[in-house]
Amino acid sequence: MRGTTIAEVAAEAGVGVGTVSRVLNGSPSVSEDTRRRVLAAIATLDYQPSATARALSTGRTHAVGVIAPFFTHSSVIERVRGISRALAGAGYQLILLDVERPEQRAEAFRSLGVRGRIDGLLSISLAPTDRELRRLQQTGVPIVLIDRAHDSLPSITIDDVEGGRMAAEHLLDLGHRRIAFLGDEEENRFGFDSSAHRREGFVAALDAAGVPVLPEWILRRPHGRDAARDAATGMLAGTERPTAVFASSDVQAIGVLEAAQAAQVTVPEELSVIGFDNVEAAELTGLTTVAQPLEEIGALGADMLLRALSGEAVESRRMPLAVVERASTAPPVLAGRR
Amino acid sequence: MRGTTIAEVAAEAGVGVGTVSRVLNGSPSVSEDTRRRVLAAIATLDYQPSATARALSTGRTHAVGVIAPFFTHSSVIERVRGISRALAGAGYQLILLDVERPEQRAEAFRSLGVRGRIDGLLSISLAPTDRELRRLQQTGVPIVLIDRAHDSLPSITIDDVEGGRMAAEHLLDLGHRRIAFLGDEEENRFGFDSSAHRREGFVAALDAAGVPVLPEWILRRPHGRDAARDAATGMLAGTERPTAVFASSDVQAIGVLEAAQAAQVTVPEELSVIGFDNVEAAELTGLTTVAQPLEEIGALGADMLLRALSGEAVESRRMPLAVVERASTAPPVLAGRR
DNA sequence: TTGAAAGCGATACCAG
DNA sequence: CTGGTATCGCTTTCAA
Repeated sequence: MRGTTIAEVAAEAGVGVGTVSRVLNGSPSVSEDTRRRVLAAIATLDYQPSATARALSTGRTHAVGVIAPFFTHSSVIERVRGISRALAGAGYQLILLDVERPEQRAEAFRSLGVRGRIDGLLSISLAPTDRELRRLQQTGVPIVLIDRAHDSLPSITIDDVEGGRMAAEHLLDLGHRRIAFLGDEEENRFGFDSSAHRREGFVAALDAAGVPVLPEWILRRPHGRDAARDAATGMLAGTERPTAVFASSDVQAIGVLEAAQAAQVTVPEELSVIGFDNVEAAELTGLTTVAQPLEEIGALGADMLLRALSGEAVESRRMPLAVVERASTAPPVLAGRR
Repeated sequence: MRGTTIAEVAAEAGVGVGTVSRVLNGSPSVSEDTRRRVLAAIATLDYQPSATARALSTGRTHAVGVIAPFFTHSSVIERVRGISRALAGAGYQLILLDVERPEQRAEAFRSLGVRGRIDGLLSISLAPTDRELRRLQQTGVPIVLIDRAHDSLPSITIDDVEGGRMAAEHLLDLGHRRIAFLGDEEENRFGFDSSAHRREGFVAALDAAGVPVLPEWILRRPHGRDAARDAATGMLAGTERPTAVFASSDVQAIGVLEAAQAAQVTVPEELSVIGFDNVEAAELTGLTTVAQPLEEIGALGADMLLRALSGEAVESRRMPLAVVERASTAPPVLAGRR
């Protein structure tokens, strides 16, 4: 790390370091003449200020940490993309922490807790424990939660219960009465609870419509296409088969689509499938889904953090959902009655 | 940024700051007794050292910059994932720079050129200009290129020409003689050249086999599923239709699959399609493809950089390719001759 | 083994 | 408007 320093620039320009710093930071109190001389010196020496030194001196790193569990999941990617856009636009760097295993969760919060690494923290789907939170607050790092609510932290979320309800109502409106649910395991070491909430809204809507909810048609599996496909395969092999399935994520819905295809069950004639999220793959597979504005959520979350960074008080926000109809849902054919 | 400082810990433990620092860094020359006292003080004060101060003092940030163009493309994601894994394992932070537009390319290299931000740089598919390179080298930041070769920089690449050849040979072996190519525009402002190389290998293999290469069946379009679908739609509507298509990326191959479906052209009976990369969506759609080990490439690239960081000389590497056969390719039905 | 002090490279206050 | 200097929080000699 040789690199030219501000002192060398000052010497070259024949001024004090303070003056160079002022030029660097666009202070108005520098004579036009001096400014030009300093700028010239900077150019000849090809000088670039040290971000570290500046950070130590100002107490701001201009970096934001982003905790992203299952970073390769499209829903996460799309949110990170929004974050990246907003951050870059504001001149902040994005420090990415991928969390795949529960141990990494703690590690991520710890490593970012280190003072002086980041100015703020964005956490996707994951909340800090009270202890971690205390530590983070102690270092004065503002936090904004994305896709996760919290008592004392601002967050940007969707109403998962309502989303589940919307999915159920879409199917009910089409005339379905034999509807299954396929979601994540609700006991998970990350504390994810979206799937459980979506299930609640879904069940509540069926109940309200007087449609029976069969326990064997409420499936909970580890998140992923394969597990979803296997579960759906089993369900489609039964004598009593649902006419529609609500999967609590697009990834799982695609697993259901695969199972249907393998079992020669036509979609949407014999089976309607609705997912959740509206990731790119949903469009690719023609999947009807409850859409949440993923990228926008990321961008808004970053904006909220940036505002918190500049001292503003920020309020939690809730983003709207909408059913996007594609080719995977239709009225039931009622094969059973034929 | 209040936070406890090393001085307070030293006071609490009744030792000098130097000693605390030694304990922090596991120096052997600290008596067991002193070490315990310091550790106790650290615990009571819940002290966390400042990463910035440490970085300024040691000249190492323990952060690596990753330039990722089109970060949402699965091929990039999968590589970033490998990078993230390798970096986290080594205690390095990953600073992500998404580049979507050509202007951002320069901006990315510039912002990371700032001294003191990162210890090393990983660039995916993008190479620095000579000028940018000089600047980066001047600050002593080692660089490793992923998916891009360079005269004076270590890189980890695949042989795109060979990959194109493999795709062609797979189709030739199946008996196809009427084969089209669909790839990226070769004049692009990022200087991406994989698609061009894949095309070269493809054409060379056809030439070698004495199979005619029709200019109207060499399609170059902006990268993306939609453009690929549109191009394929046009081609499939022609009177003379190919029996097979090699798309230079899985994303484009999927566009071709969609066009075929819309045009009622059955795959693989009436049209074989082979892609490139083997991203997750290829498996999802049953696409035959030339596979490159994306995640592994990312991880190895990060390893190379880490080694360079520790002063080792690193050699460029080239990773192997393999055709993964799925459901989208088969011998031609030769409908034309019937 | 340990304390004291000199950097690391900026910013920002205080005089002038 | 500008120069000098203390300061940020740590690491790393240098003596003791």
